[in-house]
Amino acid sequence: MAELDSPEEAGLVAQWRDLLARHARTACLLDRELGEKHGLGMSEFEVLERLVEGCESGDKGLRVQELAPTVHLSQSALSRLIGRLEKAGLVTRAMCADDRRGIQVALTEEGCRRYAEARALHREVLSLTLAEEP
Amino acid sequence: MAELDSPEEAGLVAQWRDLLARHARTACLLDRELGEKHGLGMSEFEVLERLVEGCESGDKGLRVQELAPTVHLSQSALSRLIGRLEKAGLVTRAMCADDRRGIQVALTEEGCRRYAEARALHREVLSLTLAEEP
DNA sequence: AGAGACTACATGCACATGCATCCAATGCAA
DNA sequence: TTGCATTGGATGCATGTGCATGTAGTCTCT
Repeated sequence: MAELDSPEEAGLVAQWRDLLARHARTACLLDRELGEKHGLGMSEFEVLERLVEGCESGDKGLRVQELAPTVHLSQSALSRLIGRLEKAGLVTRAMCADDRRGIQVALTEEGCRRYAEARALHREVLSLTLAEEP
Repeated sequence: MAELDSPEEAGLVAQWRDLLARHARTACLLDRELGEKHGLGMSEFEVLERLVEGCESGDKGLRVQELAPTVHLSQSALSRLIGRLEKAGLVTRAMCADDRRGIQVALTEEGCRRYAEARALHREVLSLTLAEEP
């Protein structure tokens, strides 16, 4: 009926299925745990983490377009996500001085704290779910 | 400010980010390509593929609950996905004879054909996106 | 047989996402 | 300068997803 996969293709498919399984396990558990215990989604946490990393060098915050490529979200999804974080008081949005189209996103004290609180759980989930083989 | 990650934690995070990047790249491209050229989403294709694999042994189709664990979707999402496939004429839903709560999902001719048509592209995308390192 | 617990799947609802589009600010050319 | 294309980000809309629940069929215990 259908042609069979070549060995290379079969390897790719196996690799892809493993990736899908790991991703689903991890993302699902992260979302559930972070959501229940810290009121954060996986992507929200990811964005906070980039902001923390960005803050360590210059403290001005990051531009939305600097964030975008690192979080695998569409520009619109990122915009709304930042909106949610802002409403929750975890980040601030400010106009860029040098380019007034741009938006500087910066962590608030509260945002920094929430990230720090959630981080251990995040690492714990990773060590749980990335270790398993299936 | 925030404590640093231990080396093991840093490794996990790096592994997780790599996984996220690969997943996003691959899933996004698969969805776009399969969608544009074959009218299928990534998950739709995945379900068709399981049905093809299931058909090769016994030709009765698979029960929804046999499909569920293999596609990383909630039961409700899978139910609706099957509904879409059915509406598109790619699968049929039939009551199980032995347990009338259960549903047998079986490929139609058309479903088999669409899967066969899409398969090469699927493999091609995998070989493109899973190979890159970043 | 009958009652109640359980299972398999469907569905109402809320929500996050992507695409297309819109608006404002910038840059570039004449 | 004015005019036009481009860019950064926000928003309307359609869609796919998960959770909670509904409904029908099955199982168990008495």
